[in-house]
Amino acid sequence: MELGGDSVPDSYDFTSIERKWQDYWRERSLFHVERREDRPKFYYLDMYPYPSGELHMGHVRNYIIGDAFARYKTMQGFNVLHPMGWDSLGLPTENAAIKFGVHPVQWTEQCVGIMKQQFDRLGISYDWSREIDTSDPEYYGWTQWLFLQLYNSGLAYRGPGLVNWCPECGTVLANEQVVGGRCERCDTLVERTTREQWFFKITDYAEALLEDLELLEHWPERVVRMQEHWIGRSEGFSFTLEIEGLDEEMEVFTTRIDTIYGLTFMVLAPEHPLTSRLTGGTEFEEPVQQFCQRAMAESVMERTAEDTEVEGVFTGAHAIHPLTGERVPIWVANYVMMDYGTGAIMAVPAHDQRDFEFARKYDMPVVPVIQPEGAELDGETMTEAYIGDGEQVNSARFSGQSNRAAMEQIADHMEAEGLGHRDVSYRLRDWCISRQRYWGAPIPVIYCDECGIVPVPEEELPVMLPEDAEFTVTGDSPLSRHEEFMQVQCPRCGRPARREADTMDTFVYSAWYYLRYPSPHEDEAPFNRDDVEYWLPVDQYVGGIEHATGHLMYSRFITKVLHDLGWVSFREPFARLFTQGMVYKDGAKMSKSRGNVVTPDEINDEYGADTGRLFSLFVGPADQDTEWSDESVIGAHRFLWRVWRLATENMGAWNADFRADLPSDGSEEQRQIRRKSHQTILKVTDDFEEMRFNTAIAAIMELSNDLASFVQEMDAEDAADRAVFSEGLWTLVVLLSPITPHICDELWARMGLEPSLVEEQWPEADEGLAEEETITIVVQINGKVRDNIDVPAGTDMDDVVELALEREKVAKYVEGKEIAKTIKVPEKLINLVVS
RNA sequence: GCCGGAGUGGCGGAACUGGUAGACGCACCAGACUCAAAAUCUGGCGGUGGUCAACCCACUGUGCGGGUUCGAAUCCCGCCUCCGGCACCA
Repeated sequence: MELGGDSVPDSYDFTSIERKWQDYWRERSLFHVERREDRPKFYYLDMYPYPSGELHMGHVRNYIIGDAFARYKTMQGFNVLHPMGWDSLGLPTENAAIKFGVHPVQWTEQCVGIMKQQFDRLGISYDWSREIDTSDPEYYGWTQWLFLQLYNSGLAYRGPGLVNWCPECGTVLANEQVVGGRCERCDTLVERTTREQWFFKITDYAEALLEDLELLEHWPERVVRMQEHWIGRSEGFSFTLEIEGLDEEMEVFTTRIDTIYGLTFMVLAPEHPLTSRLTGGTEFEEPVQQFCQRAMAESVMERTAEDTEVEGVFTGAHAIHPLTGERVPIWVANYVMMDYGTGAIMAVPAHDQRDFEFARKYDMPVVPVIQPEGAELDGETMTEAYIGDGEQVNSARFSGQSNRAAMEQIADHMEAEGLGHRDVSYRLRDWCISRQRYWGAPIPVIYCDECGIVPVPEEELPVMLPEDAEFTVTGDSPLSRHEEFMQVQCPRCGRPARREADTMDTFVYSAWYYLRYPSPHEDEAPFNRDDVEYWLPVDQYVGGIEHATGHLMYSRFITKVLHDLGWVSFREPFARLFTQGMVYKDGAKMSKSRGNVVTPDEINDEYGADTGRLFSLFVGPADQDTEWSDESVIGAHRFLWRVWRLATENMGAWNADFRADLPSDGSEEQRQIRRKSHQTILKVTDDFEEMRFNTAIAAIMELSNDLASFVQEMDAEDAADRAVFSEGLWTLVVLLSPITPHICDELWARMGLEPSLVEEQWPEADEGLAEEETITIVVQINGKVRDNIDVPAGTDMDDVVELALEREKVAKYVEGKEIAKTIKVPEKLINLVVS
């Protein structure tokens, strides 16, 4: 089917109408906002995209959600900031540029051009005067400034660390960029390696990030839970053990200090530095080294796969139990991870399943120190570890009480003896921000042989990314081969020095972009503080769930840092968060690589932008995934055409001054249609507030259907009928306008109203008129619906019971029986319990 | 394993704090219009049955099994399936 704009008569001329209104809005700068004190502010933010040039209806959905909401808030009288920008600097863009054989600068320019046009054709109400582009030196210079603030506060450091290495992308990745052991961008298995990198000390904020989750009342529960898990706080005890015959100690963390008397061996992670120090020069050196190398060579996937068996090797060394003084063997095993806790554990096989399996495999003693109620554990015969609570046994003077109490006492005792301390461990790792890639902001530091690491002075920012660098992927920083870039004078001593060749990760730029929109052209500071204080926090943030533990965590972190440095007054950047669902087609997520995309341009050409907008919001709840359906698109279009005809074919009955002619009482039909109009305002307002666009649209469709029926019956000469119809049509067009703004503005103009609906006030319902006059009361007998009775609103329920008993249907069931109980729910139902 | 979420007609989905299950839309069926088709308009549409022409009536029905209640898609207990997140986390 083809409905190509003006070429086919079977629709309205959406092509020229949409262009006309887009021009109208742009020419009058209707979406431009400035600070103003006469209206409450509302900062609506969509997560900005990276310019891929592949905008499809899946992406479009969240921009439509945002646009409908922003337009609604504007009509409600808010001063709405609704900006858009480009996450153009970083790996995604660079990879795309390499793939298509162009320079990232060109690629960005090209894609931004295309996407901006697509947004405009969709009629999205962005304030383009605030557009930001992270690859603009203006922007990334301030990102470098941000780096320096962290560096100067001790929150950015360079150091060796166990990092994720993507061999395909030739760079390290943050933990948050590894999904299921694979690179989130190219799906390659990630390797673990130790490399010098730049880190942001997000772990310093672990507690604050966790605690402040409580402030995020309007965030989806699951995102809060995901962050909680990601931070992974656990309370326990840290202590050190001496190593027999060596001037070394090992530190461990445990959540079960109550089980310390059941400690029968120690285990190190294969990456643990002690492994070589313990075995150096001994007969164990070779087997241990072999084991460690083999374990470390395994990818994250292999190492942690469910069916991977616990495996290890003895180091020949022994540690001294801090409480009993016993010698316990030290092993190395694959089931201990270097990046959690201390990379070493105390093994209590009786009360930890992995330790248990390990002990059985290598024939080590299992000593129960907690006895479950009603059972007697025997280390020789038990078949699995007991991890529950019980009575403390075999634990010197701590025996004979509950293990919970013993846990506290043992901790007290060890703290008093200076053997260790209560501690908290987090799963969260420091944020690795350096990348061995070209397309990013150079990390603003200089290496001087004399002075060491020297930060670039703020006044020398931005450190420009040279456009003429070779940026092929080799596994080390492309900038290191650009001599002109690398050679620099040390800002401190003036001697020749070299620049840092690594660039910053994409997520650093997006961790603060929401602070830039309020003053996008500020050149004295990253942002104008008054503007930020006026607009922030973001009142409503919308984006994909995939950013739950990455971007959203980083942004919260950066905001907290800026708060602590005195740059902003708030601790959380996003007051409300909404995660929109994805669009699937043929059972798979829409994506160009799968070849199942529908582009907004196709829809615009065939049905018009309003149809695409309406469909995107009508398919289902906005926070749920949904399946693309060509049929439903046609359905959406049909509805718009019906609205078009309802309005244009009944212009004779339209009266712009309808309010003067509205009947104070009116006929049954008139009252009914007025009630529907006002009910629809209430329903749609309510739904918009909670972003339930699908049900809002259903309500508008009902109003439209009722109006269409009314039109059949009405007298086009009768002033009251005309007024009632006009009120309904007026309501319909206003309520629909945030969703399908072009057709609505066109109808609005044809109805002789002005200016654009963009500047119209959101309607307020007359609650009195919305109230039902007649209420249907359901009559149940023993909980089964047997009849229903229409009564005037406010009828006493006792009277309803009387009425019900007179009904034939009811009598049939009640006859000859006794009414044991009568349930009366006002305005709703009665239930006669008979026996 | 732990943590979130979901399971309702042929399909997408409605159903406020327990109160007529299936709004709205798609698909489908019938009718009107048409030479015909498309489009449009009108009506029907969970299942089974009652002599169903019709109105009508009965039973049954929200993943499964129990329970609470006058009354359960909704609350409780126990399961199953699917989706998402985390995971040898010490």
